[in-house]
Amino acid sequence: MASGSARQDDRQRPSAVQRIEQALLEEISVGALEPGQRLDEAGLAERFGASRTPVREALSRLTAQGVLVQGERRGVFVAEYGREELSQIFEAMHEIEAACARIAAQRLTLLTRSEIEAAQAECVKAAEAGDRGAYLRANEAFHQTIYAATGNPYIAEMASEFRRRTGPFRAKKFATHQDLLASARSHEDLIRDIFSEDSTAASRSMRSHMTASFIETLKVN
Amino acid sequence: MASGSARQDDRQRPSAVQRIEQALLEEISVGALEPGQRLDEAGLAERFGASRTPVREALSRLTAQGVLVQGERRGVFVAEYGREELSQIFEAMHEIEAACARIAAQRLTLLTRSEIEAAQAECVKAAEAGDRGAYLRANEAFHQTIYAATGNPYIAEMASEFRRRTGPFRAKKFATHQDLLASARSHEDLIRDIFSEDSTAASRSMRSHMTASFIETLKVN
DNA sequence: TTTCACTATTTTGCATACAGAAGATCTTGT
DNA sequence: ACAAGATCTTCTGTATGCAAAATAGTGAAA
Repeated sequence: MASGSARQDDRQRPSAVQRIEQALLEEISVGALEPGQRLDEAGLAERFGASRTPVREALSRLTAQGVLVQGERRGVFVAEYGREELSQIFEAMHEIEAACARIAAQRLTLLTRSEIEAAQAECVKAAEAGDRGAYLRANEAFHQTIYAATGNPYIAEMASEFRRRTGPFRAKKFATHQDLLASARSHEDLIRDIFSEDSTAASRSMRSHMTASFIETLKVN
Repeated sequence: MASGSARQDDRQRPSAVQRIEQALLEEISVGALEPGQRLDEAGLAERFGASRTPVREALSRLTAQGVLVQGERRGVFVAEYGREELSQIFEAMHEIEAACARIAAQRLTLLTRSEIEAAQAECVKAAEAGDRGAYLRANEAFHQTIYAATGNPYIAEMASEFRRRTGPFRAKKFATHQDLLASARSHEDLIRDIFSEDSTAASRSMRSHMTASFIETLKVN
């Protein structure tokens, strides 16, 4: 979690460590790196045109955040979860996301409402276009706007951390055009309940959204 | 969160990185390292009889978990939070702990009941002895048993992460013998509600425990 | 053919070195 | 005395080297 953590918003030229960490995070969350895949220090060093030192540090940070895991023997691997573990992780997400929805509903402002709607519009656009990559990004952004609407960066960061960890597993469930459309549609109910400013309804709605997401995820993992 | 993160339970001889990371974590959570204090790579290297490389890696991991923060300019520091930030962090803890209490109440077993009671007995013992260091550790252990009682290591890890981050701030509020006794007593109500197996009551009770803890923390920070 | 021991290879963890950047300190001119 | 510049010091980020551990590979004996 540590994870995770309230991130530094560096305007500076990124160091090699940051570049590598971000790049790996991106690849993992999009599913380009398969769960269980081994990450080779030397190989990554060559790929990123750096030495092993910054690669090592990036890998170490990612393991500290739970995105990667130290292998039984050698090497670090993209975290791979079985059904039991996935269900526990989703249970944790479930709780956090529900809290996010509840708090967001309580604190909704014109600005955050607009941002959520804008993010959802992007989702719909990507889904209708059938652009899977764009939808994955838009969907991430959508959930991020809800986290942001809580006004609490620590809760938001925690939620993001789980989203990153489950990224590769959730990504698999968006296979067809229909999947994208269905996901986008399911956002609508969620939005309605968050915008209702009935925080209990918002929380319940998010729980149901997450449960559905988990069911779909289990089917493909 | 990272992480923080579901930890590897290493039986192996710990590497220098792990030793340093653990030692710093311990010192921070007990309040031996003050928030805002700068951590000097070279100095730590000397202190731990290692070179800067493993120190750097440990610091980087702790930063990734939010326990340390990258300074505006140079160096890394023990995370220092103002009232606004503290309140946000406590709000996040509040949510997680409440969820933990609720889930723990639902899944209570004879084993976890016993462990919670045993941990509480330790708290009482340390509080009556007026041993602040022992109480801090016992109190940590007490909360950990509740997290463990959820049966969900990911939720437990998340809760632990926040506990670590707020360690130095919460530690300050245990100044007198009375403080220890009061804290130990306040556990009793909490335990009663968790053991009642009424998960709503457990959650509510934890919220009230956390609110009280926050109020005390604010007084001394 | 299997298994055990021994050697070769890879990989990890750490130490050390070094260049560039950020501060700190010391001029020097006004 | 003070501002501006110059220089010096310290610190950070990265590269490289090396020893020890882990694995793979090889061959000999049962």
